[in-house]
Amino acid sequence: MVASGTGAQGGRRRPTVADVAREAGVSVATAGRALGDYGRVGDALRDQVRAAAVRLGYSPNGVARSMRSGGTRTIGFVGVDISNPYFATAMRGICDVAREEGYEAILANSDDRMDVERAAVKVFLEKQIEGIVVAPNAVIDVAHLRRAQDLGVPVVLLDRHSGALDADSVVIDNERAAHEAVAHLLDLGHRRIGMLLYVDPDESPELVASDAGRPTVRGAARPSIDRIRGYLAALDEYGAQSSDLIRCSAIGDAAQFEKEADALLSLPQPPTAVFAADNVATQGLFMSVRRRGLAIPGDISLVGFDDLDWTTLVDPPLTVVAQSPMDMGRTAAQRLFARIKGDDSPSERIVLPTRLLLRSSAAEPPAGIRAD
Amino acid sequence: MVASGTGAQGGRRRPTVADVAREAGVSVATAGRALGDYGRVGDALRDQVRAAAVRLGYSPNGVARSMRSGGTRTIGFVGVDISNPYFATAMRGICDVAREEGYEAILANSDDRMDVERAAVKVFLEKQIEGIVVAPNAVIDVAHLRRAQDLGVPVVLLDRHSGALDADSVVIDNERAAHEAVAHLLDLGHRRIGMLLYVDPDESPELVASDAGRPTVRGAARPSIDRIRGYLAALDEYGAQSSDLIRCSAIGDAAQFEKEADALLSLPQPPTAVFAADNVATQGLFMSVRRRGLAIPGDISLVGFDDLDWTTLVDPPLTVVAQSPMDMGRTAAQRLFARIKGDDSPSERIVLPTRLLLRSSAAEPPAGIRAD
DNA sequence: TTGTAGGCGTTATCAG
DNA sequence: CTGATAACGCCTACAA
Repeated sequence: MVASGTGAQGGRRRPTVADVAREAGVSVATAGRALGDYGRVGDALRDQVRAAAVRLGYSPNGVARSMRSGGTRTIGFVGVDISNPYFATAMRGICDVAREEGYEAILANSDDRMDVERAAVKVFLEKQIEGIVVAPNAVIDVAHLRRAQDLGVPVVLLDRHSGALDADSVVIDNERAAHEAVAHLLDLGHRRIGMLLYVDPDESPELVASDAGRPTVRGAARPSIDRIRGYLAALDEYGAQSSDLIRCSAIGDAAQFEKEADALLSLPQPPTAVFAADNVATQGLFMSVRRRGLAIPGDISLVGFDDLDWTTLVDPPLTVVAQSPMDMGRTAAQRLFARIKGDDSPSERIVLPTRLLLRSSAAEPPAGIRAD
Repeated sequence: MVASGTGAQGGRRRPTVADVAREAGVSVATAGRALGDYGRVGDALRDQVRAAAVRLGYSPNGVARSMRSGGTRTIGFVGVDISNPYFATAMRGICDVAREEGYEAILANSDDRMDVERAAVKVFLEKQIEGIVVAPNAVIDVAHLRRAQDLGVPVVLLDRHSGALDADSVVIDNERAAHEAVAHLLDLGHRRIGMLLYVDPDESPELVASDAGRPTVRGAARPSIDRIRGYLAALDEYGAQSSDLIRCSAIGDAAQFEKEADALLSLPQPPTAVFAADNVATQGLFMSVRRRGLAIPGDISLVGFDDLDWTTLVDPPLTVVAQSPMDMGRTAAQRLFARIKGDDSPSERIVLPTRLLLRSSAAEPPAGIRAD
């Protein structure tokens, strides 16, 4: 009973089934049966064993159990950054489903770094987790995920789909979402529309190369690229210019986006509207516009991404593309458990809906500007 | 190679040290030494074993390792709700420290429910985690935490301290923080100051009982109670009235707080300033004030809690009490690892600083109102 | 119904 | 330096 307070040392060996058996005066097998509720045990003995267990403060050893059964009842989630509301909410969805299934969830933050992601997956596999939900930060470099699959550990992709991996994925239609947002601005009469977004540094910056007259994007499908595609497609349909109004940042930080937005708005011919293609970019954009004292939507129209609480608290409330990270997390976890239970149907690409929430930050451009 | 895609079934038995040994033509002992980098192995054999391991795709089994070593290199965090930015950020801090130590973190959400918290701790213990960080939702009912300690698993309390448990805790000085916020409003000249906050339903609602003339709060020290104490103490010092302007909600939901704030502001003699004592209450209060079309700080002054991004994005930016959940998470995890490593010094109550960030939502009350 | 024995994969101990 | 063997705690054939 020394220094049991903080509990660091107090680790007197935990009682085992054998201890309980001895205390109850029965064999380990009987004790095991009585405690684990399997096989047949006489009522008298069962009570006797249970009592002994309580007396000793017995608690089953999950590690030993996992050792025998092969299952750890644990899944892993590799997100980019749990302090980002998108991933925090997705994690909540994942945990909720895991709990329903009697599982726990381990978390790792990749910070969009490939090496960290790989290391996390490796540790998860060593820990014998039974499945992985991952928001992969590269869509090509998936050897570590394939390895998990080869080991019999199902993988579900969240937020990003990968053509290089035969795995379930839960995504939104990024191209369509961006298209809808930009088309909305075009419908309002805007023709110079800026775009602000994050692109992860690990995958080479994508070329917005002019092809047969119309600009296109190269690179594997991933959210940032797809959103640019939707933006370009919309501009193209309306015959609007799309040359140099895209600003990408490799640093996913609001302050950085504020600078990028500043650059955009300082152009000789600044855009009359800007589409921010992720929630951090949206925040940076809003900060920049605010600091410059521009009226929204009087001087400039804004469409943001992600329906975070603050977008309705600011003045005016922002028109945004809304997705549901909670549903995405839940859905990903559900797919994962289906696979864990043995579902071997062909892998699915599950596309959850987005909605353009029309609020008050996008309106017609100032009179006289329209003439491009 | 059948259906290896989604990886559900592909679970062909993972290679073990024995398999590697056989492949390399050595004994398990030698293979183990070569792979685990312990003991002495001849250079030639080591390379031979390593090669065999790569050939077979060997990956160590952490469960078996834990079985022998007793350590799982895993800690648990029981938070209230990971989708709340406070806990998300704290989790980030915990994960970062864990990673530095070569540990992983499991997450459980308690939703402020005692039964869920207890169950989470129980599962964590069965999983043989080596330490627990917990934001306990009851300060008295700590039997489950003491049990962890008795089993030799250190516990660190986050956000709340418990007099009933001899454990490290990482908290802020809630009473002082609230006092500072309210004193600020009093200094500005306010005398009717409302308060809005969450109290968890599990612990009986606390009595604001008039004692020897001055109102006091009963109940064990916990954030909500301490914040009320600070509020009352400040009012008392300035001789301000403090009867009926506190509104508690047992539902930690912005919409609910909006209703509570509405009630407060609909009073025949409404407060000229309101202190919201947690981040959700702050949001609800702001929504209510906004919807009623009141000018801030012209018609009413506001002081909120937690320095969330949105509090600087709204107009006007909110004066808030700031704490640092990231630091709290980091600090809690650091204490935990100190304990895991055997530190048995007396348990500490670590109080991290808060700051009242003076922005623009609190100013002098409207002229003529001052006369109370 | 109850007891005995063996194995899951790793690592440590002991002998050679 | 290398190999055989035991042990962690639980579960489950199999035997009594």
